[in-house]
Amino acid sequence: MRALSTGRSPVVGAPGAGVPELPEVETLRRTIAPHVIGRRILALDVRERRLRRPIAADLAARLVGRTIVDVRRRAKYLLLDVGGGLHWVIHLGMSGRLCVGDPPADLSHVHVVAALDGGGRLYFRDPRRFGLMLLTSDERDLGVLGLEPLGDGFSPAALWQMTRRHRRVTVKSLLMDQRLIVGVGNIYANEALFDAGLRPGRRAGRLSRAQVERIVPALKAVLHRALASRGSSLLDYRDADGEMGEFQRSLRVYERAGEACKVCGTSIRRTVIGGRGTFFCPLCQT
DNA sequence: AGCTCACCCTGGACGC
DNA sequence: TGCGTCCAGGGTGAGC
Repeated sequence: MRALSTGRSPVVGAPGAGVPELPEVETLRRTIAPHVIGRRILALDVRERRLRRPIAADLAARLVGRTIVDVRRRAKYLLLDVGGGLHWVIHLGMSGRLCVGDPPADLSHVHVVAALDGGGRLYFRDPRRFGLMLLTSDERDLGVLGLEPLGDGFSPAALWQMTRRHRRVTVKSLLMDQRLIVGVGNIYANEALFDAGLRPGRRAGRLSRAQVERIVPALKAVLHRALASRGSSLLDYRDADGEMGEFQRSLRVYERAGEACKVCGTSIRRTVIGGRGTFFCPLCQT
């Protein structure tokens, strides 16, 4: 992903760095929607089927000729509705990127290219191939998906109920469990718990109601902040790798082990929970 | 029930 | 310079 220079069609896509979580996928949805809605899929070139699950052999045959009528997001999935109740589902995994317009600067690992009427092209690039692409008429194929954290359903009372039903899980694992709450990955779970002043390794069932309840606004706020910075920096970015800059600077704990807490100056600690890097301030978080 | 770990995969960081 | 090794991580599934 790189600066646009040819002055042809606009280049939009996910940031060049970072693992896509809710804000990244939602930003992607907002930015590609105007370029693909109403467009007919003229051709689909599947160059590499071996993603997390192999791309079905008949994907191209089933998609070509259909028109993209809407672009939605559910959890970290992007759903391109192609009529007839069919959803073209794309998950970016951890290195997946989607862009419309000019091809990505680096054409390696471009696994799928869709040609749209009007001359636009949609590129799916995913070096690590942890992504997913399928066509389904049943959203239940995506598995059990929990509450959207920015929705009204994700309330203090709802989170409290989750902690009653899953008392022994760590609060970080609970926030990242897609069956309970969707779209929250490692970065935002760490950041939200910092903002809530709670250690990631705390057992969900041992938190007070007040502690549980302050996670909700903390998580919503960090997601909104990320959404705002991504939204503002994506559409007209010019630097080779400047898109992530703004949000990375605002991270309080993630990937900051050994650095000073921005609130109290204490050295940020790193542990591992569920096999994922976990960061917290030993003073601000209790 | 819920933990840890392995797996899928590659680029980047690091050590020699 | 260049090669080998390690690591990250979303989602899923196995085993404890």
